[in-house]
Amino acid sequence: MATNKTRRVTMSDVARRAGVSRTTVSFVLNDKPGAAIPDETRRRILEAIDELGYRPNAGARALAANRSGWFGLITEIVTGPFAAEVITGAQSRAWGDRRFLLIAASEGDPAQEAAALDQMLEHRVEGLLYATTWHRAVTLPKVAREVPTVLVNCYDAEGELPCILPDEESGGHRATRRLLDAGHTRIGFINLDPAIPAAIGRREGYERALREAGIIPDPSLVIPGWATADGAYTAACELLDRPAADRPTALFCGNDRMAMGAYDAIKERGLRIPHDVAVVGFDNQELIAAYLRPKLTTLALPFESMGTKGVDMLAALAAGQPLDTHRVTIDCPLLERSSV
Amino acid sequence: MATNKTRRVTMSDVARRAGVSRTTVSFVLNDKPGAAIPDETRRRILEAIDELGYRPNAGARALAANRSGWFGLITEIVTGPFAAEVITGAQSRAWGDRRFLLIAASEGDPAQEAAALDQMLEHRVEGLLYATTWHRAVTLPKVAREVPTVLVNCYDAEGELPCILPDEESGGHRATRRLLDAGHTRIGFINLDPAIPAAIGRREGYERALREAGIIPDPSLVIPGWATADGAYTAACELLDRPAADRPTALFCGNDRMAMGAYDAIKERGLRIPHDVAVVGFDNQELIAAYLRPKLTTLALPFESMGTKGVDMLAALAAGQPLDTHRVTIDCPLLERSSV
DNA sequence: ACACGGAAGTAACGCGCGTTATTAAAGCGC
DNA sequence: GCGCTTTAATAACGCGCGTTACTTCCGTGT
Repeated sequence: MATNKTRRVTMSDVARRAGVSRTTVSFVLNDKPGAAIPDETRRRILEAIDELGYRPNAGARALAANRSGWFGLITEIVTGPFAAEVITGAQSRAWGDRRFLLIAASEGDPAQEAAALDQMLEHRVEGLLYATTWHRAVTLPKVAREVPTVLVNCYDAEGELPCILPDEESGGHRATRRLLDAGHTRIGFINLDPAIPAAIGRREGYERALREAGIIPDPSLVIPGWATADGAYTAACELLDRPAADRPTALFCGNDRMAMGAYDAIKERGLRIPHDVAVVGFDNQELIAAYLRPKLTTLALPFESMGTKGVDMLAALAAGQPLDTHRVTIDCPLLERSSV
Repeated sequence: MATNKTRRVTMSDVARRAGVSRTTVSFVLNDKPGAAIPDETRRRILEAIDELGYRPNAGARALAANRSGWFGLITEIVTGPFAAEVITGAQSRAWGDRRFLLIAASEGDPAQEAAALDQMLEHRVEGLLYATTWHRAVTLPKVAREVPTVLVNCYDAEGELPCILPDEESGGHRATRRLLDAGHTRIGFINLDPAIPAAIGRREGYERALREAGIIPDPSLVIPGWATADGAYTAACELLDRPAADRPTALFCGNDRMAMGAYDAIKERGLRIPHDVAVVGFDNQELIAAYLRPKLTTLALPFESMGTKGVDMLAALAAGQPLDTHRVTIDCPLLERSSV
């Protein structure tokens, strides 16, 4: 079978054209310190590179230098806004180090996850980022230990791997504080499944903020709901249908979809947002938060920051430097819109 | 500088362990046709691989075989649901050929796009997928011609490159047809910017469906709106505030965010969805469509299919086969929910 | 006895590049 | 002229693997 591809330009071609040896070209390309290259020679070489349209072969370079330049990123789902943000953050940060990101999705399937890991190791990734869509504990296959690994939005059940997590407690605190500052004293909290870390942390923050404001938390104002619009709708109805004196004037929702359900319950009762009832969401899902009417004030999970921080840590690990902290938490910023 | 990395296992290690030559190991690994390897020898080799935890070096293999195994995928934005779907489709399809996807985002910046392209070419991608977030014409840098390229959700202004596009016309037809089948005869159409391909194609489909049903399209029912919830809200108000005889009983919206705005206008007027006014959206943005109340019936842009089809075409091109069609269109499926 | 043909396996080259050790030339003091 | 240092550049090896051409061994037919 004849290969129809025209042979690519190699470094030897450049060398011949410039009338020097291949080694000299390599020195110029890599700015080899200690190599004395006269400007004239350098110019000739760069000129030859330009004329021939030479492009270094990254694979060959990696092989010779024994540095692949890859970092791997494994997520559960590529679809969905969260993974995309992590990718964005990691990608842009990696670029700065002239590294490339190898991205794969496990789709929640252990077999696929193992396959992805295999591929990554065959490509000699110098580090691995493992990201989940929701904050929880995970257990990685043993092979992941062959290479520096950092967990993003999840933590190691065995507690050995470094991880980066959103600061749920300060998030809950910040959201509640925002509502307190707006004058609300009875704040309903439609929480996520109370067993997961996000729900636990945020509730702690919620209660701390109340206490700091001299308010004793009223457990009846906290309702765990299904993490859907419908679930939150039901929960919101329950809170809003109480006698006026008992009714919350603000709702803190576990995520933006739930806030969406709460909006419906509020509007159905002829109440106005934020005048009669203020709402704060969580997750900052642009498609929801920015297009609800009125636009939703919400907290963002710092996925992009977590991605960049992840690459930061990997870069350190890959360089053999020790980590200062094995468990990094990142704040959830408040995004002001119009629902408070 | 001492390298602290323990040397990885190579094929020679395996060969030594199994008591054969490196060549034989290679033959076994690649199922080389024509090579006669007795079962006993094969077994010894596989055993050695297992015991040593050997993993082929993808980079070295690519170099020797002169086949990188990479396809490149350049998108405008990684964040956002569309790119993610393309990635998912392309990724899963590529996997089948034991290929990996190199993903980069241009972020709308030509410099960044060029940099990404450079990197891809340095990594010797065997093909390039270029995807946009919305259907339109693009012009690629010349370097993209160095390698087989397929456009996804966009087309070449010069008309040279093969492309994959959503079938907007049949989408508009399908949406309208669905509403006709539900008994509606006055169907409002809140369209996108009328200058873009999506708006043009869908309107053609809309009008064809009406004519096929024996209805003469009423231009006053077609309103181009800003592609936002607010814009569509305004447009919907205009349509709904007409005298009852003139008022549409169904709205076909240019995208799901716009449908969201239409919902608000409808609900404000005390009208019920779908009983008084039916709504069909476009784009199937899960976060909106599936969580609106009632859930939105909408058409999906076939991003995932376009991604897989793109890799299909690239694989053919990379293998030197000619393409049957240079311009492929893919249907936009209708997703039934509860708004019709 | 010989040639022969297939089975089993190997030596050796090349892929494109980084890097070390080495050479050749040039400058300098005497 | 001789030694010595700095500058400029190269030959040669290795990274880990695919592949081609070649060798060795053994059974078979005549």
